[in-house]
Amino acid sequence: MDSKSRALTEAQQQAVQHREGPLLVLAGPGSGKTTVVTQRIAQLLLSGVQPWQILALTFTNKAAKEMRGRVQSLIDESGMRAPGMTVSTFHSFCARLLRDWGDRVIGTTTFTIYDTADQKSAVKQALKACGMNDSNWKPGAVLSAISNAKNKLIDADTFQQEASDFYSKSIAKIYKSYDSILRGNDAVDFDDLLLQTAKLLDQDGDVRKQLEDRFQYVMIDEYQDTNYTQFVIANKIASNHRNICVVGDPDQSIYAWRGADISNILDFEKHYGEGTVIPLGRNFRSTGHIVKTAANLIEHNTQRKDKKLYTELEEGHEPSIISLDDEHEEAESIVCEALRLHNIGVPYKEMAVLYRVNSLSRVLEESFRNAGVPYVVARGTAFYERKEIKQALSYLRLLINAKDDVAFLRIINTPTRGIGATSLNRLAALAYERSWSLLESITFASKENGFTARSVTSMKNFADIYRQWQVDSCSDESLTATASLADLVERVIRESGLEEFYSKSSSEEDVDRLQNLEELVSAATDFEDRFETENEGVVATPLRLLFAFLENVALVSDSDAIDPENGAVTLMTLHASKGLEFDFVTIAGLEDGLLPHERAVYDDTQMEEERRLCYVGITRARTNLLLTNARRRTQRGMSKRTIASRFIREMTGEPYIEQITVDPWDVPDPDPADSFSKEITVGSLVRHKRFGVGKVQRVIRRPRGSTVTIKFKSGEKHLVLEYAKLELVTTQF
DNA sequence: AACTGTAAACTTTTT
DNA sequence: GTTTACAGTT
Repeated sequence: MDSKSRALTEAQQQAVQHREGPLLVLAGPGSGKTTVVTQRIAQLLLSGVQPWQILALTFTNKAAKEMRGRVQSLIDESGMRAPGMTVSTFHSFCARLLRDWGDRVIGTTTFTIYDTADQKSAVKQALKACGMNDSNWKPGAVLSAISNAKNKLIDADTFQQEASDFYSKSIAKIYKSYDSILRGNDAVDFDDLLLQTAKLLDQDGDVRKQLEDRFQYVMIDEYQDTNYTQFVIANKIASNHRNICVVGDPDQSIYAWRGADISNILDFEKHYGEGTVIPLGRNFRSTGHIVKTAANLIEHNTQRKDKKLYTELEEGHEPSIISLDDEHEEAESIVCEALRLHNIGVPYKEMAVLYRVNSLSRVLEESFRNAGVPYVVARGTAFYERKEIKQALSYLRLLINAKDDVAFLRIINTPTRGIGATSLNRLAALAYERSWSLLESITFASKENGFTARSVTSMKNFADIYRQWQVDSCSDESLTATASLADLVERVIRESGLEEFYSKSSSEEDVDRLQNLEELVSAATDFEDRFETENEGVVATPLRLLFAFLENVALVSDSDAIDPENGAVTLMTLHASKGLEFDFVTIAGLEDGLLPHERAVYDDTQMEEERRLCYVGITRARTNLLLTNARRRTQRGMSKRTIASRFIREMTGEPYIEQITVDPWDVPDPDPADSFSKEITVGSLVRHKRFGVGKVQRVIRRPRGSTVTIKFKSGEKHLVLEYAKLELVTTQF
């Protein structure tokens, strides 16, 4: 990246040199924020600050990894040794603290982290315990109310005290019950990681002192997306020395819906009276037209501090705005453009297609696949949401936490063991009566307390498998030397019966599932390798590794799946694109109802967040920006007319006019056109290998990568001339 | 208890 | 168009 070699601006320099006291860097998109943060850390290290005194918090693992790498390379040049600084996401930092001190707040350090599906299951149980039904009380809605509370540092008791109306009183009741289920299962949810850490720091002066003393320099990236609980955590650690440096941009705040509190960044000066504020408005990433487009758009937000965004780079190409007939045409046009740019030397890895909702990826993938253009969908979490993976992980989870009833329920009868609803109800009653976990209760199930002989045998078998696994993996010596994490994972998949279960049928689906299970084993191998290189000298028992592995799995994010080295176009949501940059960016689906999303249209605050989301998307582009929409779009099986996004009007500053034939970008070095393009003109009849004979509707001539629109029997197609291998049938004039 | 087929709900974004 | 939930059947 050239940002590394370029001399720093005065403002950047000032931020890098800042040492003591609170610092807020208001960093516009592409203003060299990462450079500033990494150089500042390097600077601190070089001036004698010990690596372990540094705490840098980010939002994704990928951002953490990049930051660590860049700091390392900066100090490599100065011949310094590998630092032991803490660079991690908020959530994994908190998880690690709770692994050390969790027993002081949640009574355990061997907790399991529940994902959304686990949370839903726990809420359903809570509703049942409260005698409420889940059709009146949607688990999803209840969960978001609880999540909101936790993000504001409101625990169940406080929530109950503050509840005045029927609705919040009911939520309070469910919240309490939900939390007690989590505690009973030795489990925490995502928000608990933060909430319980904040509690720990508040209640335990001893722990607070240790952390305060250790982390002399605290840094937080993407500060506009922190919530109140995160603010409290950082604040407590930094309260003594006040060496807190936060970096962010209010215009890029896109997580308010998840509890992010923009007043953290807006009120920074209020929170830290003597704080320094350094704005970085100069953009080093994008060419003039792109910066201008972004600035035009964001100016339509009223709730903002006006901040100048400018660039001294060349004007560059104007963004292209194209309307297509439907989403298939849209996808094909995007692929065409990718092919064209690839032809003139833009590598695929420097291209991205962004969209508002994940469901848009399907059509795009199809077109990319058909055209043979390599692509990756940034969906790191998708793999771990698969049924078979969740099942395998539940087996592993139950191995390290026998109280994890949610995991137990997911696998007790998968593969089917003849343990149905009746037996489970009976078991649950027994567990409740004795305050045991479900796995513990199995041992005490018998004919006398109402179980059938068959279910008693199946359950005993199940318990025996676990006993064996525990003996084999918990007696430390036996496994440290010989078995690896991957061996353990493989063994659990085999002996649980999952492998056999999915190999019985040869349906395509089950073959897939089996492959995914194999992939999980290799994921374990990868993790083990990574763990060893990152934790040199730490003796890792398989059990310890398993903890770390499961934690890692629980905290993966979509953007973690992006490998900058792969030579493929990246497809992802606008949210996942935060913090990234590409030469060529497409934003697809610029339609009212999609971007801005229909659920935000009637609320000014939400509308402004949609606008910021679009702004984030635009500012990911360095040189080329393509904005597309479809006049008709099929959603939920029905094709509907669409309306162009109001954002298009806002960013161009002109009423939106559909462009029919536009040369989106000038190509710098003109080459003589190839022989095909000389003969093929509008009206020509041509033959295509797959689509048959068609009539040329439109030709966009470019020195390389001319595109043609051809009407075939099967419909209109956009093709790149060189790739299509068209055969001329007749030329009409 | 396990399997099969049909109805209904679903999609905003994610650590 | 896809996934989940539940009712009905064996």
